[in-house]
Amino acid sequence: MIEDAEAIGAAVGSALREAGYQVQVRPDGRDLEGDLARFRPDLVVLDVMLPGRDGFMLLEVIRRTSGAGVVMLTARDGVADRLRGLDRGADDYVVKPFVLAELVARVSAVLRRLGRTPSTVQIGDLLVDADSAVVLRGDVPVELTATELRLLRYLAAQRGRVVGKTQILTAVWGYEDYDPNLVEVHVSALRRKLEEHGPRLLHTVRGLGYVLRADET
Amino acid sequence: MIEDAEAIGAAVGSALREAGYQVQVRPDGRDLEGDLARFRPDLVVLDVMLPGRDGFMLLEVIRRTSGAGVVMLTARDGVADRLRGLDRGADDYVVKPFVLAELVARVSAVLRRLGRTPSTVQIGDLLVDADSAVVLRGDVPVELTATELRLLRYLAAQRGRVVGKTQILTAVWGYEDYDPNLVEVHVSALRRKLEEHGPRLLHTVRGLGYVLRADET
DNA sequence: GGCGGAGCTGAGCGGTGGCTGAAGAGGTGG
DNA sequence: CCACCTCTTCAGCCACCGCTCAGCTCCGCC
Repeated sequence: MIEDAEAIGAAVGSALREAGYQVQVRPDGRDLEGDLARFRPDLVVLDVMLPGRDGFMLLEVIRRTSGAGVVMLTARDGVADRLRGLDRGADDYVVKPFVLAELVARVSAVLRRLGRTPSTVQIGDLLVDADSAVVLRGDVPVELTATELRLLRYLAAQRGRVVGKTQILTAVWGYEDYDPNLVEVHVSALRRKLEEHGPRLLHTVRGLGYVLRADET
Repeated sequence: MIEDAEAIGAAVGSALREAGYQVQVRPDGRDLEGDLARFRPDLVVLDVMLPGRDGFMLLEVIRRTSGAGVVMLTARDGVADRLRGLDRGADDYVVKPFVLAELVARVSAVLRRLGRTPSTVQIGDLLVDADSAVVLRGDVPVELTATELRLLRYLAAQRGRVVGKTQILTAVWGYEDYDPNLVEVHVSALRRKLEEHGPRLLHTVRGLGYVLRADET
């Protein structure tokens, strides 16, 4: 990620890491070529407004020298920017200010589109397909609402790892400081649907949060 | 696609992506062999005028080392180029300047001709033929308007994948930011005609969009 | 064994996403 | 120039979903 505003860079960086990605943040594109060669990224998140070479110039460099996907960050009303970016081959764009969850979603959408990420995740006998929005428990399709699906996707991306309610709140809802009961309610609903046809997958870790894990004792 | 004019490369790239293809754009054929090995493309769109090796040289390389189809872009309206290209085995050519839709059409025509894409898509008992614009539900022909057909084609190309209304708006109408109700109205009309003689195929995924899918698992 | 905090869940409500009939605008062919 | 057809807009309706709340259970600790 190339972003000069330190707060944004840090926030996005940790959000993406939480989603399971490896992230490098740079404040400018000074050594973009070197970084591309060193890290061979699958995708670059690019701020438009940057000191030195701006986002569009960097976009050209990336397109010339690597097969990486590009997601651009543009200012709110910069329709011109946005078109310009897409025109020149950005794979997607996000308008500032944005919810972290949205950025993460777009990043993984682009990666998926580029074929860098398998679109389906499997946990035990649970199958989650991001493209078709289909969730299967064994062979039984599970009907989920949009929020439940977002929650499940996040937990699936973090599978095996304990995630706190606060963490879930920011990743799935974009809320910074909120009532954890919101998570509890949706976890409850999710469990009812997921565990109707099989053993528990979504475990509570008291005091810490939740884990999605298949227990094959 | 190999095209040194960046604007054209980007425009064609996104047009093809919207048509459902996965696209890589390169400004020259420097590492053509490597790219062929890496991406194993079904088809290469090749500009004739290129820095370094020109289109005809690259055409020979492609023909020697891969089974990919080739569509050539010729700037000159010179019949000579065109014949030369076809002579040496290009599958089709497009003369600059061209309309994006035409290039897309020719690309899919070539792919179809090469057997890389079924010209007809089948979803359950629904048959959509892209060439003849014939739509059959079982054995019953379905009469669609132009817009409905464009919408159905897009959904058929993306079948099994959930597509958002915004996505549909840009892909089918070319609108960037518009009233989703437009999509809803046409989906409604399409459903009335499609599902007159059979079960639901065009499903709503609340909060996410629509999917074209035959329901048996 | 009792107490407190963490977590669970059923019920209810307000908002909104989605559907559709109707009417107007625009275009095309006769 | 008229008639018809398609596309789009609009508004009303419905269902469902997401959130809040309150009371409950469960668990750990003293």
